[in-house]
Amino acid sequence: MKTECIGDYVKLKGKVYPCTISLAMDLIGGKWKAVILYHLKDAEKRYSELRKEVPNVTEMTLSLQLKQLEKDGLVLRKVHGKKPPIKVVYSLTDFGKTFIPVLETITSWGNQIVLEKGEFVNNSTCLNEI
Amino acid sequence: MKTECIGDYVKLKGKVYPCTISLAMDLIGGKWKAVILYHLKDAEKRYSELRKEVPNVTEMTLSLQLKQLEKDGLVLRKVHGKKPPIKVVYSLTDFGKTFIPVLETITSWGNQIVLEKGEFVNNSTCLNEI
DNA sequence: CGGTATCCCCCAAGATACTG
DNA sequence: CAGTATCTTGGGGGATACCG
Repeated sequence: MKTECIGDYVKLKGKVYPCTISLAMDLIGGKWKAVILYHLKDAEKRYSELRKEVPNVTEMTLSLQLKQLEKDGLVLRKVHGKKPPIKVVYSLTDFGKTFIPVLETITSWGNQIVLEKGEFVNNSTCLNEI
Repeated sequence: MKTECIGDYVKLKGKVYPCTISLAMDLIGGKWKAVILYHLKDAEKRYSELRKEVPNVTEMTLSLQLKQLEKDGLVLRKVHGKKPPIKVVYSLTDFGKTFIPVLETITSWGNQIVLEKGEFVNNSTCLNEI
């Protein structure tokens, strides 16, 4: 598995990036995208479920980020029903699923940081095992 | 290693995050941080080297991002000499080095994307394609 | 239920010029 | 050499209200 950036620059869907790291950060960077993908990694979710699970995100921002993820081919949007109440389900595309290893690496790194230098907080039950 | 976000929220250096993914994205998100870390992963670099290697970054932005990375404990700044010309060398801290696996996962993912859907460009060999 | 429509603010990031 | 000092701008993200 190559872990060096290839080429002098790269192109994807008309956009130009100086290296593959830039490209990746453009696709999944920002405050919410990685978090949203994280919540979709094991199961598809309805819009309202995401709104509850993704902490503190506003409806508008969630909607906007989902649209960008859909446009970039990471997330699939499926509509069930025609008249309200409609049901909209989001899931990872095959392409989106290729991102899961990255997500898991980031998660375990983040966990490690907090274990060593930070603090976990649990509102409901205590956490004995990590 | 655990690849699920732990706890209801986490704290690090006084900041509060809803999950470890958010924390990680705050530390290494943005347009330049991951790219800078990438260029430091194998060797320490002088400021001027980074400016040349990190594509299209302005002096000011590079300086700012390095300061933030230093403040977050990912990067070490070492000054050699007192009067101009000074020599300033940046390197990864031990903490910064723990991020290398993430960086490599992101890189190989980015490479994979471009291999499948995008386009690598090499100035030396493909100058006429630009 | 699953979003839009507005309005607004902040700050990341760029451009340009200058300095210890 | 390795940065600051200003000024400017774009857009990410938030608050609130409304809609098919």
